Order: sequence, then C-alpha cells, then structure tokens
Amino acid sequence: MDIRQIRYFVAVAEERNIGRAAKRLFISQPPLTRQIQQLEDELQVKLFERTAKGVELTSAGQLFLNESRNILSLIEQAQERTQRAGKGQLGRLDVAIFGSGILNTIPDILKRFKTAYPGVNIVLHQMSKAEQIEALRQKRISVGFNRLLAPLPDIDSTMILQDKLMVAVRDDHPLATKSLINLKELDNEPIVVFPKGARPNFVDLVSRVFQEAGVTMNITQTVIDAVTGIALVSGGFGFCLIPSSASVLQLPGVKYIPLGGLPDNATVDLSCIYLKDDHSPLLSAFLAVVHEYKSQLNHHTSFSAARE
Amino acid sequence: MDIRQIRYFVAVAEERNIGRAAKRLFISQPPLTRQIQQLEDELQVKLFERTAKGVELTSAGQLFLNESRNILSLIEQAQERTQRAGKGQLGRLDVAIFGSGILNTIPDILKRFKTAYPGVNIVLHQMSKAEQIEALRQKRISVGFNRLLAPLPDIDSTMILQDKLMVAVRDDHPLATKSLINLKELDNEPIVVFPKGARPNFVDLVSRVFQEAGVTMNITQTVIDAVTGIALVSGGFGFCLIPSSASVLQLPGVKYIPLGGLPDNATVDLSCIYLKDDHSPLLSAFLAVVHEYKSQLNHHTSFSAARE
DNA sequence: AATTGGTAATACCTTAAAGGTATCAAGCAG
DNA sequence: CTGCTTGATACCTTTAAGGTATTACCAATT
Repeated sequence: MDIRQIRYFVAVAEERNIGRAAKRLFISQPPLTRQIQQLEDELQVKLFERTAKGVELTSAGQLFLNESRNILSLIEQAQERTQRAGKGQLGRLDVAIFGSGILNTIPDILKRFKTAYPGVNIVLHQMSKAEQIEALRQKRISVGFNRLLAPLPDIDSTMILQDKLMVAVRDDHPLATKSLINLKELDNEPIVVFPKGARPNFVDLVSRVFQEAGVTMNITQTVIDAVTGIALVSGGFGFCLIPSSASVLQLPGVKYIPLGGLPDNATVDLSCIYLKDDHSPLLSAFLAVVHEYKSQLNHHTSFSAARE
Repeated sequence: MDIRQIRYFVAVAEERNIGRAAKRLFISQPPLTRQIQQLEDELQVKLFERTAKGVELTSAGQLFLNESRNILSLIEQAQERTQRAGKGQLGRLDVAIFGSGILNTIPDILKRFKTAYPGVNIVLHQMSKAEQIEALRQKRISVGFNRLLAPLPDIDSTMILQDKLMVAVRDDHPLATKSLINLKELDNEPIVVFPKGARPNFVDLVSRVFQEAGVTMNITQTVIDAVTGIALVSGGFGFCLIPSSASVLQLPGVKYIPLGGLPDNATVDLSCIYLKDDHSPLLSAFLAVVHEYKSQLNHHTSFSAARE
C-alpha cells in the first residue's frame, strides 16, 4: 500500500467516477483504474461497485474512505509539525540559570523567545556553573546562563552584557548619601561576598579589583548568591559589591551606589553557553533572540547616553 | 512522501545505523541512504545527525518518529478494519421488522448474527411491508422481515418458515377445551382479523381459507397487528386466527388451539427480503445466518416429528 | 602520525513499476 | 439499433527504486 494509492482512492471516492478523478489527479484514466485494482487486490476487498455512470463505494469502501482521510490528514500534520520543529518553532528547550541571574536580563530574553516561538516549551533548571557544563555535555540542557567563564574546548559562549560594579549599602550609613563611592572608601570596611562554588567567579573579580587598587578587603561573610548577600547588607553585616544588573532587587534599607575609581575591565559579564557542535534549530533560534536582545540593548544604552 | 520512506525512516531511527537498517529491510545500504536524503529534502528538515558510529535523531527527527509510528499504526488499523468490513465482520446493518414478527423467530436470528458478527451494529426499524420495500430501494435498510410477499423484479426473498394457523380463544369458551378446532366450528362466529395495510396480507389468507372451506366469516374487528388482535380475544371480542409463531405471546384468559381441516397451503410464511443487486458482504453474512437457522429448524422439526 | 575498521555518500547500472496512447466491452439514453 | 459514456485491457515509454563498486570520512588503535 502506498500514500499515492490512498490519495487516488480518495479522489475516485469523491468524484464517484474514475475518469473525472483521473483528470483531477492530472493523470490518464487507465493507470488510475489499475491503481484502484491493485489497492483492492492488496486489501482483498472490493472498494467500489462499478456502475454504468461510474463507481460507487461499497460499505467497506466507505469505511476505508474515512480511514484514508484520517491517514492523509495525519501525514499532513506530521509534515507540518516536523518542518516547524526543523525551524526551531516547535519542541522543548532546556535552559539552565544561576541563582541571581534570574533577576532581570534572563527573564527578558526568555520572554522574547517565548513570544517569537510560542510552540517551544522552555524548561528552566537552576544549576551552578559546573553543573551547567556537565549538563550541557550530557545534553540534559541546551543553553546555560552564566558569568565569568573560563574558555573550554567543546563549549561556545556568547557574551550578553557587561555589568559594572555597584555597592549595596544600608541607607543609614554615612556613605549612603553619596552618588558615587570610590573603592578607597571601602578600605577595611566589612564586606559580604558571593558566590560560593566553582572558580573563577564573582569573588575573584572583586578580590582582584581591591588588590589592584591597593585597598584592604575585609571579608566578613561568603554567601551563596547575590540575593543572600544583599539580604545581609539589609541586616547590617556591612557592604556588598554586586553586578549592576542585580540592583533591580529592592530590599528594605538597602541602597545601591555606583562604584568609581575602577579600571575599565572591572566588569562582570553575563553570557550564555552551549555546546560547540550543537546545530539544532532550536538553539540557533534561541541564540538569534539573544543576539537581537544584545544589539537592542546597545542601541538603547547609546541612546540614553546621548540624552544624558 | 511515501509510506515506504516512512517505514525506512523508522527502521533507521530504531537501528541508529543506516547499514544495519538496510539489512533489516532486506535492501542494500545506498538506496536506503538515498531514500532518507529524499525524505529530508522533501521535508526540508535534517532528521538525522551523521556521526562516526551511525546516525542519531535530531529533535525534529524525534518528533517525526513519533508521528511516523502513529501513521504506520493507523494504516495498519485501516487495512485490518477494511478487510474485516469486506468480510462483513464490521459495519452497520439496518434491518426492518414488522409488528408481531418480533415475537420469536426474528430475535433468534438476530441473536445468532450478533454472536457470529459482534463487530456489526444492527439497527432495527419498525416498518410495514410497503415501507420496507421503499426503504430497501432507497437503501435505508438492507434487509426486511415480512410475510406473504408478492414477487417483485428488483427484490429477492428467502422464506424462513411456514406457520400453520392457530385459533386464539378465551379459556372460558366451550371450544377452549378441545385440542384441535375445525374451521367449520367457527362458522359465523365473531372473528377479529389483522393486519390493516398493504395487500396481500394475513387477512387475505384467512378469508381465502374460509371461502374455500365454505364457512361463513363474521369479521367484527380489523386491527393493526397480532398483538392487538389477541388482546381483543382476551377482552371477549371473539376468536382470532394467528400464525402459530405468534402463540408464544401469553395474555390472561387466552388459549391457542391448532386449527384443523385445512389444505396444506393454508400457511403463512415468514421471509426476509433484500435488494437483488445488493452484494454487500454484510448482507451475505446475514443471509448465511438465516439459512443456517432455517436448516437447523428443519432438522429439529423432523426430529421431533420422528419422536412423536 | 599512520593505519585500520566501520560509517555514510556517490557514481553508474539494472530492474520494477507507474504513466501514457490506443482500443475494447458493456450499459444506458435517445 | 446507435451513439455516448463508462471502466477495463494491451502494449509501449518513462520514471524511480534497488543493486554493485567505490569513495570519503571519522575515530580508535597501534
């Protein structure tokens, strides 16, 4: 049995006339007659009664007509869905995020992607940097969001943005009135740092900055993520240096003040990582959204810079 | 797209190796490679990633694998169901019955047919003789049960049994004690007859019998069917002649007594009728059951005749 | 670094089957 | 009885599926 034969059968059943059906199918009548005969032979069932005016369906033929329509429609659907899946418009994308990365940029990107590809089911996984890399290699995830990556041979990354540093400070502290804090002003002040976990990470960046500026760093706590660090600031444990994108988080009694007097490379990047040899259309589609987001981000910041 | 290609695709997806799949399909590797390429070209989707050890499904391929399995299973089902329909094991059979015909024989036949062909949905219609013939011609029904048919050019019939005549009589009537009533004993007695409707019918048979025997027939009521007639006997309206198969009906105060002194042709047949040019397997199957029923009926009656 | 074993891809040929043309046989309307 | 329409058959052409031989590629191993 053959899809062609099924198509032919449906045409004949609908036209109730082999010659007319042949015209509709843009073939001549004899091969159509033969295909129908073959179909009947194979099924060992008479599908049509031959009459003087044409043909008419037997009851078995009527049943087979229904089934045939189902089959053709299922095939059509399969083709369409497969093509959509091939364009990355359908399927499932497993994405890893890290603790505080969820604060603003990542939700924006995910929201854009969901709008552009509503057929794709996004599944989020909270994972540390090391876990993300392992999960990528095991193909449990397709993309991970992260900061401060060391290059790896099998993993590519795309930098999304570079956060400058800010200081989280209690609003009853003398420095809280300033619009810019110089690193030197934090000399020997109590500092909460994060995260715990695989190096290199944000702590290393902060340490390097202090070291290069010759400022003493007085670490009082090392906590798991930015949210916890800022909560400790709110609780009076001291200062906390954060990537500026974490400043969307509002906690009672906490103010965020830009940190000045730093070298240009004192930034922390947000990147997304993915397997170098993953050519799936879903990933490509996702990265396209990321790049679009990135370029709009640049335009926007240059605009606001021009206005200021 | 082609069912063959779908089968090939499933084999390759399952073996994750084109060469192995080719062996399983009893073809050589190159044409299989080509068929898969064609499928990919047609869908414009890469279904497999080619690796050193074989191939592996892309996510679009995974989706298409699911769809393919659905398609193949639907095709298989369609073939099987169509073949069963072709053997008359599946479908719908519209059967017409008449008022009192439902009393014993017809339910027996229907029961047998339902046991032998459980996949067939039997739909019953109550119809008079004339209605049945019209419905047959319009193909609203496939079989009708009836009595006393006049032959028609486009309709065939099969006689199922011939009922002898019996008399329904109130049990308080003097004749009710007899084991056989002679027609002459009904001379000028009040008689209820049935049915109303298209001739020839049961009334005509009864009238003819009276006439040929030279007995005066005193019709007091003409009612629609046997059940009503017997009910009137129960109500004291007189006698009622019935086909013996209607004697399974028990009503208070009514006895059935065989009618004697009649010619051999004083019987009323039960037949089923159908279109002469209906060659549907469902009808054939049904008629086969009818014939089987008939032959068993004959064996049974000859046995009981032998024993008596 | 070269080799070998196993993979899919390609080139070229053979064979099977689908399609086309011409014609026939059957049934119905005039 | 005669066209006219229908599906069926015979025979040829063309398309496409399948086979054989070979190549290109990758990875694991020596």
